[in-house]
Amino acid sequence: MTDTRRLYQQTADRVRQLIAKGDYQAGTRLPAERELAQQLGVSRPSLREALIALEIDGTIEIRMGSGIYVLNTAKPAGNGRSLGESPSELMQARAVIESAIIVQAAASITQETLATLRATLDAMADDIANARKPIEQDRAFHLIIAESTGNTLFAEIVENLFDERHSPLSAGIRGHFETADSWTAALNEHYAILAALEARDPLAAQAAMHTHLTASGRRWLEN
Amino acid sequence: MTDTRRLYQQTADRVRQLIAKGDYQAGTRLPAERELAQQLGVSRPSLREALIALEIDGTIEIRMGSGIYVLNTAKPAGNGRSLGESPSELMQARAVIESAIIVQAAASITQETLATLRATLDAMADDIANARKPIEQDRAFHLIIAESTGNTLFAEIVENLFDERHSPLSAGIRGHFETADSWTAALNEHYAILAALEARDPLAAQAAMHTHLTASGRRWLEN
DNA sequence: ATCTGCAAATTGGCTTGACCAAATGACGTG
DNA sequence: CACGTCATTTGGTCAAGCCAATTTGCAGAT
Repeated sequence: MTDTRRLYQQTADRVRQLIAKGDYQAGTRLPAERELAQQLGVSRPSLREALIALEIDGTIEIRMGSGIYVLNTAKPAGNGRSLGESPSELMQARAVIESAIIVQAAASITQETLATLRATLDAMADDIANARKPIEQDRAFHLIIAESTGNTLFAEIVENLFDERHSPLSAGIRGHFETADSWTAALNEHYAILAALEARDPLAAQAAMHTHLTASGRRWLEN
Repeated sequence: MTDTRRLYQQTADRVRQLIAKGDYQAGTRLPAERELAQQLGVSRPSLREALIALEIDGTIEIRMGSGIYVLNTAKPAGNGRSLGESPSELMQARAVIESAIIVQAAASITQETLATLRATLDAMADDIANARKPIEQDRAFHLIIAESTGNTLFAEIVENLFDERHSPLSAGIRGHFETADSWTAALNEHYAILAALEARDPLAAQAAMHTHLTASGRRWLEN
């Protein structure tokens, strides 16, 4: 199958491969344009188009009169974020970050969102009463608060941190945290957070969130 | 003030302006390369380089043998906050989260780490003096602070958010942020952050970090 | 009148060659 | 050894031309 893409795209990929293969380490210089073009079998304008693409995506840096330099080669894709080491680290991170986020949320949260949060907690209470694990409600509660800021990055971060607890790594420890008493305590802390939001009190919400996640981490570890 | 950026960047901006001004609506065709080049007073290869930059950032679509078509004119309508990942969202997220993290860092940071931070800023000043972009130093500064908390999750989050700015999505906007004045302002803000850390004043550090990232976002946008 | 098909015109894709400008490095001078 | 000068290296840009994909228009057939 012949590559039908534009030449500059094919050429940019070939240069990326040269860098990935280790022929040119980060910080080092690539061959001069004329030489590199000949080496790759393309004209200089076509190579220049490829270099512009690579410059835009941050692979290289072009310095006039000096040369073409390889930039930070290691940049894992934004998706496969492997977050998390220990449970205590994870819960500390959630406590600090979600406390900061809820301050933003408290300022602008709508009545509609508050109603959704209350419904989520009521569903959580129902789950607990019926001996079901209210993990989805727990997740939704934290996520809705982050989303209410209007900043999708907050939601993404909270989501990643939450889901980290249910990764294979954490799975072994899980199971202790699932007593009815633990969930009831968590539920009450959630209601306290909601109350602070309904009062539109950012500092109270921040404190309530911090208390909840710190206590949650302690429950997770102590059993 | 003469624009010293590469011609393709200037040209790309001029074409963006033509589109933004409404001369060419979404879905319509731009003039042919030869004609557009003459109209803008640049050579065809230079215009082609600009078009590749615009193609990468999704402003236009180039169809071989057919023409150059304007893509999504879609502008975020938000009254200050735009939906979807945007520079303003990114910098807001960094301001909130890194401000929260530095509070943790200020409590336990060591003299050794403070020395490393100072060395990083000195290297940054050197880069600026030599007209080089101190992106690596900027990145290191923020990362070292996050790492000094001892919680690897903080470091990972800060790293991911920082690198987000250099993703292909944001790349089209980059280049404005590269004046010596901007970097000098950023450097001074960094020194202010360091001073607060050296004083072991968590609240001052928090304020300085928030100020820095807010101002940085403004510089990035206003260009 | 409409449809079909092919050829010319249009338009992007790519190359060659050349010259300019910035950065670098070697060399000679103090 | 320090410093300034100048040739070399390297990226920046332009000009002209040919090739390939697409579109357009017109002639011929239905």
